[in-house]
Amino acid sequence: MEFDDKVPIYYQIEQYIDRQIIVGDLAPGDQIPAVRQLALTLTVNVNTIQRALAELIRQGILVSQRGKGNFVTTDTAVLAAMKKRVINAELAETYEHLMGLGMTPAEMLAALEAYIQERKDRDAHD
Amino acid sequence: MEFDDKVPIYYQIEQYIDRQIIVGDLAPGDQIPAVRQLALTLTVNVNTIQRALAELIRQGILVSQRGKGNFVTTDTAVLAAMKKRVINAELAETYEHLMGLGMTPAEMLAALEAYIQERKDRDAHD
DNA sequence: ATGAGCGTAATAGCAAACTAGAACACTAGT
DNA sequence: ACTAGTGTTCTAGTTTGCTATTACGCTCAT
Repeated sequence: MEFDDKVPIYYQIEQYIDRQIIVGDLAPGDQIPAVRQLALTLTVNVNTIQRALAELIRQGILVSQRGKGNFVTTDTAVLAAMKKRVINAELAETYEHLMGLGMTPAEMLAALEAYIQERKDRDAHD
Repeated sequence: MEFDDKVPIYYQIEQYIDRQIIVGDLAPGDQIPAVRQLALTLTVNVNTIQRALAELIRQGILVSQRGKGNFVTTDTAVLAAMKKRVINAELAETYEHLMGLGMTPAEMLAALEAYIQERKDRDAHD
C-alpha cells in the first residue's frame, strides 16, 4: 500500500479499515486478517498495525479476541455512526479548505462539478 | 494558529501562505511579515518558519532578499499556476476519498450539496 | 500435551519534526 | 561608524513515528 508520508501510517491504516467496512469489503462480525498478515500486506511493522487496531478497538469498531483474531463489531449502530462521522469529516474538511480559499458554497459545487467533468473527459481518452 | 498534529507544521504553514496569496491578503510584490514576527504570530520556532519559506522560495512563489525581507513574487503566471494546483489538489483529494467510500460522482455532488444545506441551517439558528 | 495460529507486550535503535539559543550576513537609516 | 531590522545557518536536545526482534498468552485441532 502507498502511504502519504505527511501523515502517520498508523492513522492511514485506521482510515483504510474504516473504509473497507463502509464499502462492505468487511461486514459486521467478519474476522479481519491476522496482524502479521496485515503487516506483510501493507509492508509495515506489526507494532504499527497494532497501534492502528488499538484505536479502532478503543472506538468499538473492532473487537479483539486473544488467540482467535480481530473482528468487526456486530453493533451496527457503532458502524453507522462511524460511517456518518467519516463522510461528514471528509465534507467538512473540503468545505473549510475551499472556504479558506475564498469560495462561496455555490462556487464549491460548481468547482466539484467541473472537476468531475474534467476527470471524466481525461479518463475517457486514456 | 491551530495546527493539525497529524501533518508537519512546516507544511501547514506553506499552505497557509499559499492561501493568503490566493485570497488576496498578500498581493504580488507584497512583503510578508519578518520570520521572527511570523514565529511569534504562529507560536512556532523560527527554524520551522524558515523551513516552510524555503520551499515556497524554491517554488518561486516567494522571493527572498537578505537584509530586506521576503516578498511575494510579481510573476503572476507562477501565482496563477499555484492557485490552480492548490484548488485542483483539494478537489482531487476529496474525489479520491469519496470514491474510496464507494460514492459515484453524482452522489458526491449530492452529498456536498446536502452538507452545505445542513451547515446553512446549523449556522442559522446559532 | 503439543503445535500452529492468533493477539499482546517490551526492548532497543533510527530518523524526522520541532524547539531553544546563538551566531553570522546583509540593508538602510541615523 | 553605529544600530535596528531583516534573512541565514548551525548546534544541541526532545519527542514522535516506525522498525526489528524477541518473548509471552490464549485458543483450537490433532
